[in-house]
Order: sequence, then C-alpha cells, then structure tokens
Amino acid sequence: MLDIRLIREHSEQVIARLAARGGEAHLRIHDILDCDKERRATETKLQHLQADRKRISKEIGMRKAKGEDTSNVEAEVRALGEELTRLNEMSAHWDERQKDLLLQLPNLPHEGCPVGADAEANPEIRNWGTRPSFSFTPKSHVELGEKLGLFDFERAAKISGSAFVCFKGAGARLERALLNFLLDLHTRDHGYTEVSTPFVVRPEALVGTSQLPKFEEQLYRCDRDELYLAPTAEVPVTNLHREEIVALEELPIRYAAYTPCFRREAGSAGLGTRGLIRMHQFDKVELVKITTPETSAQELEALTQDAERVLQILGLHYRTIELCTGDIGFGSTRTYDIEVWAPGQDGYLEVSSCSSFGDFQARRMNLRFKDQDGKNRFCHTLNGSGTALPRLMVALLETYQQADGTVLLPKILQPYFGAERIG
RNA sequence: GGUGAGGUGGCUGAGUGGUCGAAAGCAGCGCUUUGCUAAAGCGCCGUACCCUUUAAAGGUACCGAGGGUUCGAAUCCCUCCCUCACCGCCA
Repeated sequence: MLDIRLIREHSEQVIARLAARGGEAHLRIHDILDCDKERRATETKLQHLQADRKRISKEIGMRKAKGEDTSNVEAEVRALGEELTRLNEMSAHWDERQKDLLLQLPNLPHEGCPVGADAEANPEIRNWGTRPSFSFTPKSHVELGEKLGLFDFERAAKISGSAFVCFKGAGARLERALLNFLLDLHTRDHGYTEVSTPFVVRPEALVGTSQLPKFEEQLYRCDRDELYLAPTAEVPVTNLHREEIVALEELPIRYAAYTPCFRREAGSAGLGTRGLIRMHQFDKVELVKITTPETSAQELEALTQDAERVLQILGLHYRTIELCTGDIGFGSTRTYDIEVWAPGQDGYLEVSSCSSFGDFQARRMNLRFKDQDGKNRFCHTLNGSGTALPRLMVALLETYQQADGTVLLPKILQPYFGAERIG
C-alpha cells in the first residue's frame, strides 16, 4: 500500500512511476486524490462537532454534580446527534473507499528498475555455467520420468484433476532429497532460520502480502472457514510478524521455509505446458527477509546470491535477469528472476523470483520497527524462491540424463538421495 | 464442540457511567547530586488521523473488533475474534 501523503504531496512523481508499469493504475490517482479531499473535509467537520459534544457533555457532568438542572443543555446536545450520525457515516464511507482504492494500487517500481514495456525488455544481469552438450538428443523430463517411473500424472488427475502430479519411488525420494538439501544449505550456510508454518491462511494475511484483494481468482478458498490455501510461503512467513513493532536488534530477520504452494492458475489452463512446469500444487523452499529500509537493497542482492548458489552447487547453467517496470509484480519495487537451463525444453525455466517490496507489504500488515530515535517506522520485506522444486527437478533430470536413459546425480545430492544415479 | 476465566500503553497492572488517554511499577530518555563501575531526586515518555506548518501549539479518535443504550462508555447491553484452563472428540 502506498502512503497517502506521498500520493498527496508528490502526485506527479507517483503517477509517472506507476505509468512506467503500463496498465491503468496511474489513472486512478486522481480518484484517490478526490476521495482524500472529501475524506479529510468530512473528518474535520465531524471532529469539530465531536469537540462540541464533548465539551457540553462534560459541562453537564459538572453541573449535575452540583445538583443543577441540565435538561435544556441535554436537549441541545441531543440535537447534535443526528448530524453527528450522518457525518460519522460519511466519514466511514470515504475512509473505506480510500482504503479500497489504495489496496488496488500496485507498488512504485524502484528508481533503479529498468524501464520497459514487457518481458522482452528484461535485461540479463549475469549468467553462470554453460549449456551442457549431449552426444544424443536430450529427452524431456516427462519422457525420462515415465521411463524411470518417477511420477504419475494420470493417476494424480484421477484424484485431483489435471495439473497435479504424484511422485513415486525414486521420484518421491528425489523430491525429499532436494528439500532437505535446500533447507540445509540455507539454514547452515546462509544463516536463515527454518520455520514451518500453517499452509492455510486467513484473508488478512493475503491482504498483507498483496495477493488480496486483486488476485482472489488465483487462490483456492475454503469457504466454510474463510481460509485460503497459501499460494506461496511468502504469505504465512512474512505475516508471522504482522502488527508487530520489532526491535531494531532483531533485524534483519531471515527465514527459510518449505511449503507446498497452491495456485488455481486461472486463465492459463491448457497452455500446453506438459509435465512438471506449471501445476496447481508444487513444493517450494522460500526465503523471506524483514529488514530496515537502509539495508533492504543489499539484502536483496544477498538473497538473490543465496538462491543462485543452489544452482551453482548443483552445477546447473542459469541466467539472472531483472524484471523491467512493465513486467514487475504488483507489490514489488525490484525483482530478479533466476532462470535455469532445461535441455529437454531447449529453454530457460524460472525457478526463483527475488523481490524487494519496500514498505508496501509492511504498510498493509502494519509491520514496524523502532529505530535509533525510538520512532516507529515501517520495515522493508523481501522474498525469493530458494528454489521451486518441480522445475529444479526438471533441470536436474534433463541436464544429468545419460545416453542409457539413467540420470547421474550431482555429488552433493547423492548422500541425500542414497544412490549416485536414478535408474 | 461444551463450560469457565480473560483480552487496558514497550512490558506488568489498577480502574464498573462524567474532569480517564487512562493510577502505580518496570523499561527508556533528559537533568541534578553523590561518586570505585552504582544509587538517589526531579522532569519527560503511547499510536493514528485532522487542522496548521519552518517549528510549535491545538483538535478528534483509539482500553481485542464491530454494533447498541446514553447528554456522556475503558466501564452497561449484543455479536464476533483471540488467549488460557478443564471436559469431549481426534492424527
């Protein structure tokens, strides 16, 4: 959520920054300013009237204590009541409208965020490793997985519909090996604290991290209990500290969490992504940071490095791109995507998206810290995948496949998996 | 799911219709005094919004949330949420 004062006092800059995103968000600033004007005018009127009532009521109290008759003054206050009720309703109405408008408004891209219309304009920041070469035509993970009996889409569809998978045998074991490897890496080597959170969340949590109110149709909802399935660990983990005033010494907070992620992927059904690449449920290890505004930029760089390290250790070729203003996510000020090379796809797959949200989410969840001067200020929040599991598995299977159809695992995974190869 | 207790400022905790934004203590900040590493005294010390703005000063709201009663609600009534305890059920 943007600061209404920022919008009020620097509306031209806000409009320009939002316009860089494309879309129509910047057109709503004038509505918001009108609303803000009405809201404040109403509030001022209301407050003057309340001051009158308060003053007279106190007077009644004092005069009653002396035993005086106050019936005529009481009538005077009673007369204020109707107008007071009306103004109260008006004030609440404008308040709510302003909040609705602000919640629908995306974050301002960071000044350093490259300007561009769409994904075509995303610059490559760096790349690591080289594309592996094969003496044969590399197979897709789907074919490899079928031959090796790693997963079963048909039976998963029988119980849950399309775009669900059932890992089995070595596939299930590989999934578990990867999870353990990722959590160990981030907690032991990168200094994150492991958390294991609930997977279902209340609507307030989703408002906090800005999945709601705008992206309701992407979420699975449990109507009976007003709960949603978390689309990413970002939601439960970042909201862990909602409504808190964190001590300065506790920052930065760094969390790593494994969760399954549930996404309806509305509007992208039948997009022709076979296999593990786009599913309604997938596992992910997420990295979340809560920082001061002063350190968030460097923490984003570090977070991205931490995610990249996964691919380096596994020996997988990847590139890191920065999302331009036209491609960046709703709540983000700055985002790096890490894309791993998948030989069987003959393309790169996004396995991590590392973002800084500035104080956008912190404002929504009222997450603050006390600074050196004892002032309460909003924290900055960041998160990135470290990494998504199924796509990592795709790259791994396709990169390390052998001519005989088996898959030779990288050294680091062998003890986790319990064998050096699959098949 | 049932019964009971409870939710007050950074923390502890008083306050059951009027001058209560709220006692007291702790923590924090400032000053003074004494001075072997600490104590004593005094003062300050919530948040949001509105108005104004260089600043200051003012105003309103906030005692879990939302309604209601009343001239007036932390205090009375209703609904909901959460916490704790015990019982029930259960992996």
